[in-house]
Parts: sequence; C-alpha cells; structure tokens
Amino acid sequence: MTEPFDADEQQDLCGVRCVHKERIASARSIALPAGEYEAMAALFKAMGDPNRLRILWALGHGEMCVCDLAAHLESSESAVSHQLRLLRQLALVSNRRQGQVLYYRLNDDHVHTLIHMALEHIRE
Amino acid sequence: MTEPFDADEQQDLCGVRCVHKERIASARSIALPAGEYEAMAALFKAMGDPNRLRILWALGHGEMCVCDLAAHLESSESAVSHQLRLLRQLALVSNRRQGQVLYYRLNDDHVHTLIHMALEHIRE
DNA sequence: TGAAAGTATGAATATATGTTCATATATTAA
DNA sequence: TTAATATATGAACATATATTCATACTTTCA
Repeated sequence: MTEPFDADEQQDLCGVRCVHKERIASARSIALPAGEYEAMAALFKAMGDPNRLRILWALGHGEMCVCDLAAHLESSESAVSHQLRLLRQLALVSNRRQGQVLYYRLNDDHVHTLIHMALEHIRE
Repeated sequence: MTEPFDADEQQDLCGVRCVHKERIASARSIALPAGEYEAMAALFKAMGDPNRLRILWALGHGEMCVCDLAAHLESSESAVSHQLRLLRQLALVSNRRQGQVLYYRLNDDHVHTLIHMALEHIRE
C-alpha cells in the first residue's frame, strides 16, 4: 500500500483527470467517517490560536481563574472568557466554582500530549 | 504548584482586577517563548480543516499525487494544491517528482501521532 | 520546437474567526 | 435587598481563511 504507483495506471474517474484508481480506492477504504474529520478539525482549530495555546499551556501546570489568565495573557477578561467557552465546548478544559471565582483546568492528558507533539515538530 | 489558590491572595496587577499574584508568576515562569506559541498555532491551524485532515489521513497510508487527492476529496486540483502548499510550508508533507507527477507523503510521524491523539479525544 | 498533462500560484470573493463593547448572570457581603 | 465582584454572552466590526478562476510553470512526448 505504501509503494509508489506507476503513472501508467492513470485512468479517468468522475470526469477528473489523471487518477491512480487503485490508490484512490485504497484511500477510500481506510477513510474515516466524515464526522470524525469535522470533530478533529474543530479540536485542532481550537488549538490553532496563540492565545488559546498560552491558556492551555498555563493550565497544564495548574488551574487558574479567568482573571489570572487575563492578566497572564495581558488580554481582556471578556476575550479570555470567549476563548474559554470555545475550549470548554470542545472538552479541552473544565471548571469548578469556588465562590465567585471559576477555576479552569485541562480536561484530560490528550491536550498535554498534543502540545508536546507539536513542540517536537516545530523544534526540529 | 497545582493546588487551588485562596481567593484571599487577590491583588491588583497592571490595573487588572482579581489576580492571584503567585499563580501568575508561576505561569510566567513556565511560559514558552512567544514564537513557539505562534509556530504551534500555525501547525494546529493547518490541521484544523476537515479537507486537510482527509489529505493527511490518506497520505498516512501511502503517498498520492495531486490528482488522486482531488478525486478522493471530490474537490478541485487547484483547491487541493493550495492546501498542499500550506501543509508543505509547515513541513507536514513533502513531495517527490516522477515525471509530470508530484507524489506527496507525510513528512514525519508527529502528524500520525497528532491525529491519533485527536481521534482518542473526540471518541471519548 | 510545440503541444499537452500535471501542478502551482495570484487575485478576488465569500465565509469564518477574534476582539471589543455593552449588557446579563451568579455569588457574596453589607 | 442592594451593591460589588467575577464571569458569561450577544452583536458588531476588523481581519483571516478557503475556494474559484485565470494564468504560469514544468516535464514529457511528438
């Protein structure tokens, strides 16, 4: 499945030119359900912002409240709150209330792993 | 460093209200250089699109040319080419030419790992 | 050398995204 | 209950992004 395909295999498919028919069939056979690409894209998109990464990185070392995060990011609390909502909706973070204060934390270890993989990649 | 902070610690810092001073200092001490958040964000952003994920997933199981990918995604070759350029610029994929055909492949294993972590997360 | 195939790229447009501002909600203290 | 603090949220605006269209580049073959 990993070998290069010979250009002689080229055929037409659905009006699109230059196609290695078997390679496409193979790609189709291992493809994920459409919804999983969507869900993963939403997850990566959520991590695709420097400010949200700062938040996630900071939370990776301990919980923080909205004000702390706003001060740390030198951003407005409203902006941070909007970011946190996004991260919450994607189950990247969760919070606990203590009085008036909401403490946010990372939701699971996947986030940690994702960030560390990304770091390895960009540091190469 | 991971314990909840008491709200009594609250102080002002730079005109921002409600701050746990020590927690912010701690966050600052472990923060990454700004450029690394930017670079990671660019990486995650690149993976934050369903079509690009389809491409990466397909390439994860063997190299493909632009035409193959366009057929597989049922998208135009131009659109796919634009996507591939982005992925190339971020070193997620690379290509080799064989005659007129450019075969694309994943650049390293980080991409695989990133996608599988994301899958684990969304499947929970 | 010219033509065709495969791919790349710039510009333009439509959509998505992030921040700000104003306002609403929730909790505590007076 | 009222005021104050901490946070959430909707709308609006500015910027970013993805696709399309037209065109350019590169390789092969006649």
